[in-house]
Amino acid sequence: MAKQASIKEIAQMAGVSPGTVDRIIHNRGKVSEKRRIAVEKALEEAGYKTNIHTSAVSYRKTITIAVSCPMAIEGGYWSSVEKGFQDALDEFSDIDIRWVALPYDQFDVDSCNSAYSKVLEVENLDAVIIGATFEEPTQELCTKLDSMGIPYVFVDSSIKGTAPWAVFVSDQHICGQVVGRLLDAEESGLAILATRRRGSKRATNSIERERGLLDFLKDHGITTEPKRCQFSSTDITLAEREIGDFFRENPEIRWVTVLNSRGYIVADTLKKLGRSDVRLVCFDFTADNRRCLEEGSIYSLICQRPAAQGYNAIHYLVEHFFYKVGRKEKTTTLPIDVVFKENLPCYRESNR
Amino acid sequence: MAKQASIKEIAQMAGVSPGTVDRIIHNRGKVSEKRRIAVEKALEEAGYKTNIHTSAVSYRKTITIAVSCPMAIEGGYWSSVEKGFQDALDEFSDIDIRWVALPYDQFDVDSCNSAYSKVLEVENLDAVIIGATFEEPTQELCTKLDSMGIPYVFVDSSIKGTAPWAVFVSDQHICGQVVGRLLDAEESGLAILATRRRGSKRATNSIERERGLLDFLKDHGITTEPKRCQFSSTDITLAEREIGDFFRENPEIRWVTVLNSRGYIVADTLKKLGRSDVRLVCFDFTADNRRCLEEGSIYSLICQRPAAQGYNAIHYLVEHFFYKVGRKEKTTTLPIDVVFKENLPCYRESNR
DNA sequence: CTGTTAGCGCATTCAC
DNA sequence: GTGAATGCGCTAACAG
Repeated sequence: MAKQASIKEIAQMAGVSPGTVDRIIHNRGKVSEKRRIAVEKALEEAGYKTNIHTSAVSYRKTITIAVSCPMAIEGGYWSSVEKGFQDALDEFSDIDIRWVALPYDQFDVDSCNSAYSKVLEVENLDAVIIGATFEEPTQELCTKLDSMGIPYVFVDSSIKGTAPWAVFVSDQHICGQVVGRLLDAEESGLAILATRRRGSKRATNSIERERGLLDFLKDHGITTEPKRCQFSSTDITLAEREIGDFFRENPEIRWVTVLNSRGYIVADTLKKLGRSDVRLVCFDFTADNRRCLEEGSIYSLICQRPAAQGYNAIHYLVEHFFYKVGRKEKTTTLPIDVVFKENLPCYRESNR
Repeated sequence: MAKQASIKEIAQMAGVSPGTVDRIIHNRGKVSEKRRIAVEKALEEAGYKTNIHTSAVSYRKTITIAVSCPMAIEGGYWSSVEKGFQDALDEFSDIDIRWVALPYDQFDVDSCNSAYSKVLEVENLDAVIIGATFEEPTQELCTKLDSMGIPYVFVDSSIKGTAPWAVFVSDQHICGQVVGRLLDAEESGLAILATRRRGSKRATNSIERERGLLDFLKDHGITTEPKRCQFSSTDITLAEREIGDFFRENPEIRWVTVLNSRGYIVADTLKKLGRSDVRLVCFDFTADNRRCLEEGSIYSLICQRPAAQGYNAIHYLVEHFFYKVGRKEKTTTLPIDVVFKENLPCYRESNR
């Protein structure tokens, strides 16, 4: 535990005043080459690291962060992300962060466009956190932020053709492979059920998951194409009819996955149909899915770490502002957890 | 983001000086009843919370923490715990923590006794972190620490008859149930392989895991007692002979678990024997186990979060010292992760 | 360009 | 008992 050197100590080592050291650390004002070299040597030798917290006290700048993510539903995926934001803000409560939330409806591209345009109007904007759903609007937003020199980070998914400062996601291809592992399906009898997305094309995360699953099947000698079915994510009565029809028409189905967080709809339908012989693997640690896991209508949940994504996004930005490091793209791929009925209890509250 | 109130602001609200507020917050010196009430009201209203970091700057006390855990082996369980310690110490590098490491050999009770007696000799000891293996020596140590009024916290396992300030563990009974879930064994053909422990009795964690597994089997209608086999954890040649003999004598065995971190020994032996038809479920994210998972000789690993245990232990103690809250036993039960070959890559480095 | 000074939130020490 | 003064690491504003 070598004690951290202070600016004052660095100044002594380099034979200059603390003010000069500060100027060099933060690249502000002009410093003679001679002193710059002496100070940089001292910083290096001492392994100097800014004390973020005392720095924040003196700095007294308000950091403005805008965040545009899908609206959180109680117990849903995005409310976990928000919990991560909240945890980080609590931990950095000594830093003055202005938090501008601009959520949008993930099923409505207009709502997204409107939220994004509000992002650009935020006064004194320092950074943006984006939970993207729609590709083109996000690309447009990012281009504008690039030209304004405002850093942005992605949570949950990354959008191609953009230049984020950091990205916090899970590997969706691996998610799909894990589905294959957990289903442990035989040659025929596998089905992929998906929600119908209104208008806009399918979410990129689901597409990548499906690729992962298909790759797994190929690697394990299963060549029969999985059966497919779409169901409504909004009209539950309709969904139940669609799902019910599918299982009646395909009585051989024994292994099923839903590649987004709406698996509980299938689980509840299968339960009503009395089909406990179907193994169902679903995604995300949402309240509805947990209930089904508990009841036994879902076999297993594959979970990302939404709270960790949110927490890390803020942590990254705070470090960035105080250490004033330049842009250096950082992608953090978070773990993918497998949750069964048995280990469900120990995941409560701790999904960081 | 309601800005945190400062001591100065609290003082103004209560019509006193900052010094008086400080005296009340830290319960030092005498304060008149009238002012105490006024200040406490103001603290309450403002939701005042000490800024740990600026507090640490002024406080300038060195916190001495002794830690006695089993010696870490590169890539092993306890080296993950140490990584968690290191992460926390880095995060709190602005706080002056004196770190006294007193590791012991987990297979040697004398070494443990000797480490524990050194703990008691540490000058200015403020707190102790204990990774316990042996019951009685730990109870003795804790009794002494109790009488000295020194707080201690447990990581990895808790010892009965002690009064820790906090405990950071996983639920071992759940671990055992998850073994059952993953094995998915049939009526007969299940075996539990265990390492022979020299002298001292079996680790409490394994005992609880076994109970969990047996409960799972009972709940799922499997009544045949699992077969058992012991093998050496130190002499690999001997271990391979013991394991080989067992499988020759019990050719029906198809589902196997090792309830501590030495599963790789069984995996390597089965691989040599060409027995790829045995499903092996093991414990802990160690380098050897990861290799076997990668190779396919282990089906699945059940992992605790050793790094999170270490990190949280220090985090707890630091908060305790700066918020100066009284003893209020806190048990944190960390998640239990299930790792397959597929999701192994995304667990690297991030096991907090 | 560079050193000095003041002030942030906090804990401590010293008059009164 | 209590307020004022000092110092911690840091940043910013000011004076040469």
